[in-house]
Amino acid sequence: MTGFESEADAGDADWRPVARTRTYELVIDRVEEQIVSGALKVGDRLPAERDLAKMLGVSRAAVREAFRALEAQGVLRMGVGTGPDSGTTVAALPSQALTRLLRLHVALANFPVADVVRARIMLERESARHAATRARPDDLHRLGELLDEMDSPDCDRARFNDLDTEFHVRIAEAGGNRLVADMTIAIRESMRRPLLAAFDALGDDWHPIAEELRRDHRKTYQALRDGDAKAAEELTEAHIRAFYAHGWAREL
Amino acid sequence: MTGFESEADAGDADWRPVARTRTYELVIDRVEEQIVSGALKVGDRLPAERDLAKMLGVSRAAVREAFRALEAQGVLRMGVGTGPDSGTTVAALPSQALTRLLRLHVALANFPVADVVRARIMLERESARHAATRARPDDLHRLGELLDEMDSPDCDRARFNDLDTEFHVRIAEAGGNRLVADMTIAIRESMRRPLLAAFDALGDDWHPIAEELRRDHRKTYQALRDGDAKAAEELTEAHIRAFYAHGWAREL
DNA sequence: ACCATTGTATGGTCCGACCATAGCGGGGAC
DNA sequence: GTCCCCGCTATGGTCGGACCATACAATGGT
Repeated sequence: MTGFESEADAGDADWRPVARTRTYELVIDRVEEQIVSGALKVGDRLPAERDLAKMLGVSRAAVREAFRALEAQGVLRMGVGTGPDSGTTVAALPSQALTRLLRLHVALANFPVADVVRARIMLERESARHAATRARPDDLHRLGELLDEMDSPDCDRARFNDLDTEFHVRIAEAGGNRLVADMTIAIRESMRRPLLAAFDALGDDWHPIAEELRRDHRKTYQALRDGDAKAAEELTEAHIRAFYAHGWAREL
Repeated sequence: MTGFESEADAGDADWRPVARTRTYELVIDRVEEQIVSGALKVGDRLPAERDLAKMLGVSRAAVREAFRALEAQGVLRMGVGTGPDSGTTVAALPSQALTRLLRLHVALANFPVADVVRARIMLERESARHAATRARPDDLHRLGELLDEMDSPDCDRARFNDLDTEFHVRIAEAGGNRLVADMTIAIRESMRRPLLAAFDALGDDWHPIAEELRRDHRKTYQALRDGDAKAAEELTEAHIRAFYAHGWAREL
């Protein structure tokens, strides 16, 4: 009985079922008001839960649920105690929340690996192209350090994975587009752990592959130093494609 | 359930895990366990709050805060009553949550408009290229309908804005990459309201600009029909650039 | 001047009660 | 026999209060 409605409104009613007035949502609205109006800036403290509850005329539980929802979205940060890091404050790093959500998004929606790969290529090509012309000396310097550390013999798989992640993230940030960088970070970061599991599953086959990745990184690094945007783009895409072509995709 | 860690056993210095003993997070972990293990699929109902609290040996408030956080991330959906749509269930559309978060993200981080424009161009070029070869007949048919409705004289600015949004979203979905499409939707959707405000601020200047947008849409549509990926890409980028070149960017 | 104790403000957790909503089912009117 | 009304029940939503845990601040003794 799909589409059957007892209260037939016969046509143009467009009878919007009055949005539920869940109290905690009203609290969320008030908080967002303060943020968008500029009254609350990043790092500012909100009133204590008990006080705000009193001010808004609602229960503390309602305030807590609102805070919890905002915290889950990375908007707020809650801490106990009385110091400067205590109380509920406007969070400084929403990127982390984006990462968390995107990770869940990927897990729940079960995106095809091919889609994720294409998205990575698209994002990182964009970043690499811009990084080739906009990368600052300290960006390049840090990239060089990362490459050297990845060459180090006492660099195990976990460390290599972290360095590899930072290498790509650094390039994304050097690209100068904060939004694109955040999306890149979110995706790369969301795959850090599954990637590590894939590393471990490789056994001794890991070494030659790691060597290949290092070569790719070196070439990309050189292209960035030369300001060769076209090469940086192409090398990045080839690098990512090769990365998944080794059959690791099955591990994801 | 005794899966509880007692006080530090003053021996090995492995005492890393501390401060993250928040009960509601443990509840979140349990729920995510059930989801990733497959025991809970999209649409499934979770136990009633009171029951789950009893089962996990925590208070109902802890369960509620966990649910609230997961709901804020778009993982769960909570509804009252006794029917099939009642109770707490695993949500089906995390895209909406992504949109919400990205909107807040943009507001809080105050991304430069240029960054958002570049991100749009990157995403929609990708979608357009693939849509040119993968768009299905019903996709094209719907796009045609949207174009016709945008031509209609009784199409006001709000309606035009909605149709324009759907036009771009449709192309993104026709591209076949769910992840890219979701990111496109999130960004386009997050700018729907500010864009509408910009429309209204234009006054009578709106009509010639709308006409230009319609022409752009027609050309893109034709490129998609022809399967001309290159043209679709270029037209999309030119369209978006022109879109913001009219000085609307200042309104954002 | 230094350090331990106490104080205080904050979030974290729990309990128990009641309200609001929405489907379900029994019982009466026809 | 059929149909509608009304109360039942399960569910999330809200509330108030109590107590715990934490971390800094103020105090006071040495």
